[in-house]
Amino acid sequence: MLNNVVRTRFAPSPTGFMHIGNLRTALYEYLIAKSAGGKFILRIEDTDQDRLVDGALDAIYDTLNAVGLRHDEGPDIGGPYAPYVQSERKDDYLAGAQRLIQEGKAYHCFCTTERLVELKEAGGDHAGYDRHCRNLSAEEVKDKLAAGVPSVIRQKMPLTGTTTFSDTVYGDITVDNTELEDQILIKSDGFPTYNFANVIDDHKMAITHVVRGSEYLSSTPKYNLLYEAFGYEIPRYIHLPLILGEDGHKLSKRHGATGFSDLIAEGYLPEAIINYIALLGWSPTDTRELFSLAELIERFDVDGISKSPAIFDFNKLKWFNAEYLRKMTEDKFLSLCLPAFKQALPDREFDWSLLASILQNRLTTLNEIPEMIDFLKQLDENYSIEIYKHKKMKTTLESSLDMLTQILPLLETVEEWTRTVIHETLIGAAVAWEVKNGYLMWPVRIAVSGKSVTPGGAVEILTLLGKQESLRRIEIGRNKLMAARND
RNA sequence: GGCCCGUUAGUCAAGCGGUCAAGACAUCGCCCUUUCACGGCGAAGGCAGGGGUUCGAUUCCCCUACGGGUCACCA
Repeated sequence: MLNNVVRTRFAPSPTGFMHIGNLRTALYEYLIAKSAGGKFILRIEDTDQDRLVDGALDAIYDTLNAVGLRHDEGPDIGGPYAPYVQSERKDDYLAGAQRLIQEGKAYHCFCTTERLVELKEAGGDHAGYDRHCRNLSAEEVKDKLAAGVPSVIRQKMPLTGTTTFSDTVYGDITVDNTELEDQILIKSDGFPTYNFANVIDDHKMAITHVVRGSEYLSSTPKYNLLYEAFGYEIPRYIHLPLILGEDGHKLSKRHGATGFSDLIAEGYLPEAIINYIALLGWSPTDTRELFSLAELIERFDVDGISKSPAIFDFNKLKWFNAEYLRKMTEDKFLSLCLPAFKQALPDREFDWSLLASILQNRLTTLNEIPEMIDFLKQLDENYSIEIYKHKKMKTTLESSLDMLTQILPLLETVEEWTRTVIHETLIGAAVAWEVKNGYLMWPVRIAVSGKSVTPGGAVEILTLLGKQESLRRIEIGRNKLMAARND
């Protein structure tokens, strides 16, 4: 009945914060399931009790929620295969391991950590376990167990031959069994290792597609051997190419903000992040790049997954972010900006929607707002008058002083200080004086902003500042220019 | 070091034997324009190298180089 339903799972361990690589894996798992009308399951892999980190679980839920990856089953919402937390399924693993022991496919190993370390040192850096306990006699095992000697359970790997598995992305991969160590199934603390718990759970939870990063490619033969030992059906493997930092190494902290929450803190939008990482390792059949999550579900296809690793490029992310900012409705954009506006300009009321409108296609991230609008709060009177000179506008210190002196009385007569009236006044003046718009606008904008580059033009800035403040700033500019002339 | 995987411009990436080798980001130029940005147009830039196979290789095979991953009582 459920045989044809695609089931994927995102199985993070709560040992840190949500990394971009993990998120991308979760995204693809989600897309693979949803594009086939299947189920996306969340399972928490907390078998390493020493590495649990407070808050890590919340980060997982918060991130999935923020980007809209809704799971169909999971610890918080339950499901037909509950529980979805590995520490609550310990009995399953132990029972499985016992069964393998009984069938002669696994064994107790009493080797101490010290012995293992010595082995490694003696045999060079890359020596594996020597299978010392593989052939202990039944009595010996019984005695040690009875005496309470700590032990782990290891799987007996075949000593000869090869193991082949098939990956949807990478094709058939074969390794010599001699490469495979007798892997630990159950640790001495009674918890299962990752590999073992994974196989048991994926089978019991009827996972059909095992999707994960390609760093697991080399441990996949071990999975197959486990599935075979149990007689379980082998799931479809889909390994994903890694995401690397700009230096070509696996993405990590030293590459800057690569945690989901870091990116959010830097002003990136969840939709932009999702859109970008969807394209890191996958491409559609056409040249389209902008996709909502729903559109990704529609278009996603495992055929488009690539094999080679991708370098995380902040430039491209920035472009996506700017695109999302620009195509947002004005209201949505305003509501996103408002907190930053009010924080940057605390004392006065501005025309917030006008401010938002001049910022909307100039922003890359929300975090750029403060520095872009700080001049509205206060004029830095120490700006250099050199910026009044502009070659293309043909403005000079003299012409600027002239324009400012002439426009001041005109602006004083403006009763209704609105964008339209200000615009008419300025343009009207330029026409009347037979000068190009920029010849007048440039010095006015410089005077009211003190900056050579501003979001918006003279008209917008005057409108935002209000009559009194605008005239005050123009007056200041005029005085600066006059003082310079008299030197 | 062994094993595994990969290699098209600075980056993402299409290509699945015959193409002037798409497209996007970044870069540069021009246009638009009261600065910047947006938008429009354009430029520069690539099949890692060497052998095969083939009438013909970016595409298939081998070798080399480079890059990455993995070799835990971590996931």
